Amino acid sequence: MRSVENGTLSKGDGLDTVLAFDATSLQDRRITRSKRALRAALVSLTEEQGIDAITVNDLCERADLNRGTFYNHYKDKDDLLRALEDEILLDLAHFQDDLARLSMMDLVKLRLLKKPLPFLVELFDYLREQGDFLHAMLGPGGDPGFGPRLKDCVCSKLVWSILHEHYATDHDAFVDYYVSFYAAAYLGVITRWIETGMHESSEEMALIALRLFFIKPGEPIAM
Amino acid sequence: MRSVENGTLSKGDGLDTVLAFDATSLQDRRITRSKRALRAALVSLTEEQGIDAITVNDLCERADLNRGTFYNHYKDKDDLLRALEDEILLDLAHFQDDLARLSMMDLVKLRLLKKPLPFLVELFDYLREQGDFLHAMLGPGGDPGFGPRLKDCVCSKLVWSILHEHYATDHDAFVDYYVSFYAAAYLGVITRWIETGMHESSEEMALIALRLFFIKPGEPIAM
DNA sequence: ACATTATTGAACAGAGTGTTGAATATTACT
DNA sequence: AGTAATATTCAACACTCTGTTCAATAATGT
Repeated sequence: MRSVENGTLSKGDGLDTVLAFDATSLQDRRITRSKRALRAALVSLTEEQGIDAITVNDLCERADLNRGTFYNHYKDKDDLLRALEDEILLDLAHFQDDLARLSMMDLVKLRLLKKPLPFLVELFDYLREQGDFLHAMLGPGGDPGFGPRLKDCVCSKLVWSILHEHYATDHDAFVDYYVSFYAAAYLGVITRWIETGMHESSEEMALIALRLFFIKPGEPIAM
Repeated sequence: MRSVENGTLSKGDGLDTVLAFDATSLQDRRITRSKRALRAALVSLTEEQGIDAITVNDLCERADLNRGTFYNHYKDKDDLLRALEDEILLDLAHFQDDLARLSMMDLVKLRLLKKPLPFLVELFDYLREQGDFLHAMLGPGGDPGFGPRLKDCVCSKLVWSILHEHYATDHDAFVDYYVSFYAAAYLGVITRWIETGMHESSEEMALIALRLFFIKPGEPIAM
């Protein structure tokens, strides 16, 4: 019985992510269906009434599940939330390999060619795939704790990997503020993109991200 | 009886802010004492166990108040939270007058003289005064919704007022991302300062903020 | 077809909520 | 000081949601 300890699962979870290949063979179909229904219920209810107002009762009613089923998989509402968030953050962690290979030279080159970073395009593609969940969680009424987690897992590492070759030596307090500054800045861009409906294509966004990196206040905005 | 509608009060609230001059004559001492105790209880309990785990019972026990007293002033836990946050955001709104008078020229001049913006120093001073509350709310376990509110009320307006003279004309989508970028960036700096214990003086922070504004990635960090 | 196991439905105690009423204690004001 | 106003206390209340258990049922994987 009781398989709560499986709440944070290895990966994939059958939620039809890009990376979830043939997840059906790993888990009982019923579990997959229940979890998917709960995810959808959480997203829609969050958009409608805000995540704080949601009770386990609401989730089960919307998901058309018995309350006992919920507790078979998750400890409570926050456990469900964290499991879904963790899945996305884990998927995003896979971009870190490309991220580590980043150098300032590449950025400058691509900037001149006006071409986007290929892995950044992939990243925005992935964010779009998870758009429904991200829109709910990053919007008002969503989980305000998710933004900072996203920032720490993605933006901070991105900025560090770009800056470390330059400022690894003179590591004073200001460099930390430098990183916080740009990490928060890129989270702001991502959040705005998702909140406003992800109208720009992934390629456009990757270009905007590059443009913003090379901008300097007070100078005219270069195309 | 029952004076809940007074939950979000005109200002000051007797919480010994800089701006609360002689607030004692405006409200019954008992109310002031109760609200102050609840504020302190919320801050300490948030630091200890995280704001989500706090119940109205906990607050009243810590504040040494009857539960009925709580409900005399606030609708629920979130109402208390919002009242305290609103008070700070309202105080911060008073800086907007100085903010509107900002021009790029002033910034460039002060940058060369390595002198901080006077009203930015005042702003960091105020943030330090509210340090206990801000540290609790901006930290892990705090209210993750407060950061974005702070960003919208302060950082976004700050960035807009600086940029509008330059980019008011060519107002394409990119400018919005530009603002989101810098607004989030400055919230990141403020948050980091408060989280790490506000070691830098207000003058130092105002200088760091100025430095960050004129920085350009890829170039060596100018002092 | 069979063994496994996820789901259902009902029931339960427990905790926290939001409200009420009368009694008590503080307060502001003259 | 005395008094009217009112904030606080204390006990009690119905209510919602929680988290758990159990036996019965249904769906699934092999």
